[in-house]
Amino acid sequence: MKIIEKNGNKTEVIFAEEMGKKAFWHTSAHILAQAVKRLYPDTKCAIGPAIAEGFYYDFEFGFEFSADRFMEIEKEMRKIVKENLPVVYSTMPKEEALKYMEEKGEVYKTELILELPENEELSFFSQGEYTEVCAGPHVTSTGAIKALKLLSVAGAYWRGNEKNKMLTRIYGISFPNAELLEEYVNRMEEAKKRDHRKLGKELGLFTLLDEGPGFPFFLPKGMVLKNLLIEYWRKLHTREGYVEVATPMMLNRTLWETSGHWEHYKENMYTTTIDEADFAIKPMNCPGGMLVYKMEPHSYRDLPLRIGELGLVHRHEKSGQLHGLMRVRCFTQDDAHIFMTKEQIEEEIKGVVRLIDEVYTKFGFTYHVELSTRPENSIGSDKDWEVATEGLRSALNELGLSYVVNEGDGAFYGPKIDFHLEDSIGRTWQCGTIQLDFQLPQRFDAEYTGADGKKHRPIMIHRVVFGSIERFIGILTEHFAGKFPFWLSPVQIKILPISDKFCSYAKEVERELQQQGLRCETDVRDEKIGYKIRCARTERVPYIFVVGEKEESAKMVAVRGREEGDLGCMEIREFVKSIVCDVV
RNA sequence: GCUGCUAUGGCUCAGUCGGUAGAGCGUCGCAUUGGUAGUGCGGAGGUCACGGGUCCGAUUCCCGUUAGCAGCUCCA
Repeated sequence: MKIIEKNGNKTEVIFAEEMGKKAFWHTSAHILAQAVKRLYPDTKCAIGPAIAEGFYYDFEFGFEFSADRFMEIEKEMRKIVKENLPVVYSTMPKEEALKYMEEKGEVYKTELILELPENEELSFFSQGEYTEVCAGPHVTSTGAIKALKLLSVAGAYWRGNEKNKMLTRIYGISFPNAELLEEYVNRMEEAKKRDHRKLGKELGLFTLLDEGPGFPFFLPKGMVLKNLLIEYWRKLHTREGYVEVATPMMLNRTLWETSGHWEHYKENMYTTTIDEADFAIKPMNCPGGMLVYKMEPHSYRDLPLRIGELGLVHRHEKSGQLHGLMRVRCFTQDDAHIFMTKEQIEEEIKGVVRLIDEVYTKFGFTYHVELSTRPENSIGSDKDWEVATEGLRSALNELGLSYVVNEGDGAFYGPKIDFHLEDSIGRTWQCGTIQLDFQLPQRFDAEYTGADGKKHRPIMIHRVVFGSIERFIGILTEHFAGKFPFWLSPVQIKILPISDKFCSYAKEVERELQQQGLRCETDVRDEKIGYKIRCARTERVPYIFVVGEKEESAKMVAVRGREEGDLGCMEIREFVKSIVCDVV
């Protein structure tokens, strides 16, 4: 496969290379636009890039577009592929390019061209009658796109800005052969099977009801999972020198005015009136945490002070944002606020980064890190920002973590590090975050007495490891496809008597396992053993014990492991010894 | 919130070109006492999300609301 780059050079690549895929999908996007222009000539084209997997193109249709038209467009796209049009590279001066696109009525292209520097020579790629200003790369001919499929249609704001017009975005995927396309479709179907919303229902972890959109109900098994995570979290934080507090769910307006939330975050807050005074349910734990800090005077000897809180927060997220447990309106943050001196920033950040890494590694997650720096309308001095951002940066560097920098994407009160985890279909979710805050200590007039006997302002960190326990459970469920590690499984062992004659022995086994601190259930239903096994497997329990005549007489159990398969007959004590339960 | 789509028994889904609905699984009852993916027979269970409109008649068509799905924007 040959591709053409922006300078017109032709390079030999294969589809498996990133450059190859980018060119392949980029040309596919152009084919989509070409087909759309052929079928609906009045359509205006905006942009159409290759993405991580596939491509999209944004259009402004003169009519209401829906996915019903996919067949028709795909057909035209295949025609363009069959025509095997050579992709031709050319350049045009800015003025000429502008005129060309204006004549065609392509207002979005015109807008983009206008922003380019004067006297710039613009690169163009053409295929047949279709020409587009574009930086490439592209494959050399439309004939390379042997298999293609349009996936979905959705709205997308022009240039990603909510205030702009909403365009119609069409997503698609394409491959050099039909087998790869089929593989992709199968993979997506497999991924859907591990969707935490589906598994959450099947495994009885949680539910979302119309009565509380975005407010999840945790069911008994989900609650076991949640409590185990909390237990793990507490052990870890005790080890790391954190103390734990709980601040009230609801606090009065004055507090939120002091913190700035009443002014900046009111749309997202649930408020009410008590005895004629305004109150708000907390959307964040920090103001309460500040009050705890201010309870008593602090010495520099007390710092760093690490105060943890598993805080249940409520935020009125926009309806279109809700997504299973990943995005809810009420969630538990595994929050902590660290109060410290400037000199302690780097060491503290490193401690938190290490802690987050330890937790994510324990679950086998791969994650990526983003460092967000000072935004335009920020508060605090240049020096503060410099010290803080450098503290974050050097902590990351020293730990050898790779990260992307989001210039100007920090909070207005300080820079931050975000940790992102992937769900089953590759969407990423922010989980852990470490944020430096100059604003709150100032607003609340927090201070400590230094070695010099003078009052100083502490630096404050907000940090979460799981992020939200709800989101983390969502990610965990998808990551393990419901097959949670032994220590996290709501039911670790399912005991299946062959018939009701052996129910009393099964109960005996159950009692013994419970005494060993294991979580088990017995299936006493009057069903055949094959059926019970099938059910237990659907529940994804790590171990199944079958007990019948043979087992009862030998005081043993027939063990079947979720991963290991048939493990044969063994005594319970022998089984308990064989399992690895790696908590903390 | 925005764009598009969707809403039928506990679950998964058929169906009605407008004449008040069906399957499989699950559930309940009876029989079956079973050894690693589904024993047989019988029963119960739905004002087809909600509110309007059109029509002799709406679950089906139209409008609105609510909730969900994909994406955008925003975020843990």
